[in-house]
Amino acid sequence: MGRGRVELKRIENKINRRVTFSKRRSGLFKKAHELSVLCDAEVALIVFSHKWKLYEYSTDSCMEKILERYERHYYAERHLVATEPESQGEWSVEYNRLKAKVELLQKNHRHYMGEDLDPLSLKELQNLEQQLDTALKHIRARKNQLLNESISELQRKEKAIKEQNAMLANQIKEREKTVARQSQWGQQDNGLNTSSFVLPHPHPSLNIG
Amino acid sequence: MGRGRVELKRIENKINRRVTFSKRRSGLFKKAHELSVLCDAEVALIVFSHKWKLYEYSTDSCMEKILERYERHYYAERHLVATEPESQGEWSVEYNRLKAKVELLQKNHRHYMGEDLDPLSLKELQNLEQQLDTALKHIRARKNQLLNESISELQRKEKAIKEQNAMLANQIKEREKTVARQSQWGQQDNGLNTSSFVLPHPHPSLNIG
DNA sequence: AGCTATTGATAACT
DNA sequence: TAGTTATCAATAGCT
Repeated sequence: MGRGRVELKRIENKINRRVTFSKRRSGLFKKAHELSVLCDAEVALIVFSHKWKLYEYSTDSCMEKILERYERHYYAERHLVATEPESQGEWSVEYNRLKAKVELLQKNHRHYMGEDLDPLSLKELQNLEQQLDTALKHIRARKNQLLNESISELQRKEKAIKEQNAMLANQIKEREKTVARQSQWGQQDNGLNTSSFVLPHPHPSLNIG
Repeated sequence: MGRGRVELKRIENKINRRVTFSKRRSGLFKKAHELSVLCDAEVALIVFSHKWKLYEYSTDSCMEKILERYERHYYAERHLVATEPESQGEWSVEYNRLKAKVELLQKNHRHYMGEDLDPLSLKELQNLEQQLDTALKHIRARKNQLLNESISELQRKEKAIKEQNAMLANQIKEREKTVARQSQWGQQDNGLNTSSFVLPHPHPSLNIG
């Protein structure tokens, strides 16, 4: 738009760039606001100029809340600064950032524990409810998986034990027969043979954790 | 732009709102990108839809860096004055302590989001389940409280409006009577009197938030 | 900062 | 959901 087409590359002329930055920035902020109002959306917009000057827009002037929500979406991926600060000044900055982060996390955590709910809006509560509901589903699924695994394991062991039992019973029968035959050969009229047989050693694989 | 002007207020028609959201969102992202390239700026743009779906754009796909820079700006300005450890050694200790805390909180948070559940034992899962269940109860209770408050408020307003309506109806009746009496006195045979009465001004207290 | 010629974005439609 | 078009809005180049 405007007199002549503009190709999408850095404007090399400094003055033009400054002017265009100023104009387009306000246009962008306006459009962000319109999207926010027309479509009932939450918008957070951060712009750093070439010279690191900060400009920001956010729905209801509440950047913190939107960033917080953003972080909630990506917690698993968000990691803190890996690079250690060096000078004392940087330590101080990093320290305060971390402190703020801890506070944020603790606040979130309280919400996830169902505490401090009063400052939350209806919409935020609904969002929280949905997230917890989903989380609970995952947790229960995992729990059930573990339980099912335990059950299968126990069934497997039960089967093994039964097989061992059958084998032992067989061994006992065999032993009985042998003893009976021996007594027939040795002293054919002795009636004690049925009550005097020896238990075999248990099979080693019977041991169960 | 487009066929007909649009006033800056929430689009009530759901379908229109969805379509407009989709179109304007992509337009906004395009403009953000153009600003970023043309003017050599860093732009971070986060949009949550009405239904909490997340859309984001950032220069060089590096949201993380821009948000960090934003936070640094923010906290550097607001919290630098805080009295804290002085020597580098103490800073380092405090910093690492905080970092460990943050990591712990983040791990917990992931569990509360139903993520990274594999390392948890059955007992831990059951604990988590119970905590989330309790939290969910609190959240739903609070939500219902808010909803009930809204309903009561609406009912209160409804009642007030009805009372106003009754009063207005009365006023109209009175006016009608007066007019009827006046036309009887003035021209006793005029049959038009019943169809020509004047509406009173609405009562000023009709205005409702 | 203000002004237009122009291009760009998009609301209503299919 | 995607494409078309009549309109309105943004803005590039200029003052």
